Amino acid sequence: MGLKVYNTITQRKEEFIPLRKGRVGMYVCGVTVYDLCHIGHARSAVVFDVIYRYLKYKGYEVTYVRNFTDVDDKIINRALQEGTSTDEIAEKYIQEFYTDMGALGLQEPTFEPRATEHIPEMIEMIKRLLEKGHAYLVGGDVYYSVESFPEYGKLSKRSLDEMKAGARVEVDERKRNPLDFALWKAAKPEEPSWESPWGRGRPGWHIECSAMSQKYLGETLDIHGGGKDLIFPHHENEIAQSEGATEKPFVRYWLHNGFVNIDREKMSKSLGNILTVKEILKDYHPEVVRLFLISRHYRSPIDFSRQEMEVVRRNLERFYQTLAEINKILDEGVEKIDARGGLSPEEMAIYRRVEEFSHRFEEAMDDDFNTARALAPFFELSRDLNRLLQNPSAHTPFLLRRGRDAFLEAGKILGIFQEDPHVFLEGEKRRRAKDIPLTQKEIENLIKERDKARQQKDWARADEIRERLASHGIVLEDTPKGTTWRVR
RNA sequence: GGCGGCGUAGCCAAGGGGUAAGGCGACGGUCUGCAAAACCGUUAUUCACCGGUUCAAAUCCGGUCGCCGCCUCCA
Repeated sequence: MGLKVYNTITQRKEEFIPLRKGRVGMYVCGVTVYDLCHIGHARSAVVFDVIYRYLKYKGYEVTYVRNFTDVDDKIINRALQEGTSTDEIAEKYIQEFYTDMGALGLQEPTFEPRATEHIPEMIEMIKRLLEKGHAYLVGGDVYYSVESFPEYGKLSKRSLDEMKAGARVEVDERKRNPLDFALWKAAKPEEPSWESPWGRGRPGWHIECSAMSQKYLGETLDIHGGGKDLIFPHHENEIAQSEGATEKPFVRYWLHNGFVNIDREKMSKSLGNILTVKEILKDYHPEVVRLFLISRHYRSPIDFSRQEMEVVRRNLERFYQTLAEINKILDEGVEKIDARGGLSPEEMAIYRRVEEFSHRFEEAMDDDFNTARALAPFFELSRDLNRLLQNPSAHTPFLLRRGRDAFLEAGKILGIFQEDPHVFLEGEKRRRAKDIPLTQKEIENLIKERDKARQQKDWARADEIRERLASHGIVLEDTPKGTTWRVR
């Protein structure tokens, strides 16, 4: 099966063919470390984490690079506000990034370069751009001349004329074209700066990605990703810099993820509705967050709301419940039957669907990483497996094992079902029980009391206790093995 | 103004020339003392609207309406 990806620059889905057979070089714009990560950062990170995992699953040897922008106006401002150094601000938020993204279960990229550690590479590239006439010096600043690159605008589909016409850019008389952007900024007092052939200064924002991607992945990348908002100007400028310097194609496939809205509004500082990863993780298990983020196609906008998160949470718990039941059966050491013969028609149908599961999953993922579509087989398979659990036969363990393996293998690519089901369910129970004004002990005593009532067929008393617990959101489940409780 | 995208059941959401995945909810059923969970069944003759192309359109083309993003730092 062949992977197809939507390429922003051609605006269509294309067959994915890396430059070198069997190898993929992927660069994703990381974060500027001046504040905590929000759900939007999480989406980008999770989306490309899934893409990274899937490419490896497909057998590619993937070199994945995700950068940290650790020198920037925003960091400088933040440091000024807090009366500390830019290094401290950057270091602090890099650590926060690792804490948050680690919690979300992101796999580590191959390289995580920091801008400040690649100043010489950037200076080298700027030199080449000056030599080739793509850049010019004004005082201690170096600007990229967009007019020197005839293809400028090819990614974001705009022409220089159009942009000039609608320009809302501040006019800097020293620039040849208002859209020219800084490659190097002359040092100002109190700002971090480095020596360069043009005097002390610091790099512009866009040059770091061109320099670092080239260092770790070569002149042509297979995949370059980031949020949709980076298409212009950031990625457009990267193309101008990289192709201007190397005269080689910069990127084969441009991938851009959509935004996260909060209750149908754009997330923004002015609206004050920035939702940080930390805040979300207080209320939801990381896998709930992941499942939520992949429940829509990565290019579409996704709307965050508590209601939707609850739906996702219940879905995840349901899956884990099924897995827990399966483990219970298999751990009981039931006789292993691997023979296919003798399956009932019903079992045979389930067997076929288990076998088809991985194909359906892969087919969906091959279609531009369509995780939303790839989730459907999970729901269908879990229903099949639950049916097996209800009507066991000699073949059940064999089918359950096959089903669970398929489930977990695909889950691994999405980064879900990575916990022990029992541990997960107990953890969720505890998390949700925290807000209940009853102790575990009190709940269990009430259940014991209800059991006595039930034995005496005192249904009124039994139901009274159930009602009382229900008023706290506690749901009782009577099973042949006793009564269990969970939080709604 | 320019560029891009979206409008699919009560809600969320795939699909994007061959006759509507999946989830939530609702309703009916199995199970249960009653429930819950799980399972079974029902829930879009139709994909914003109007034209056109085609044997065939939710899917392609043109137009209309509505919503959103980017064009300035932004995932």
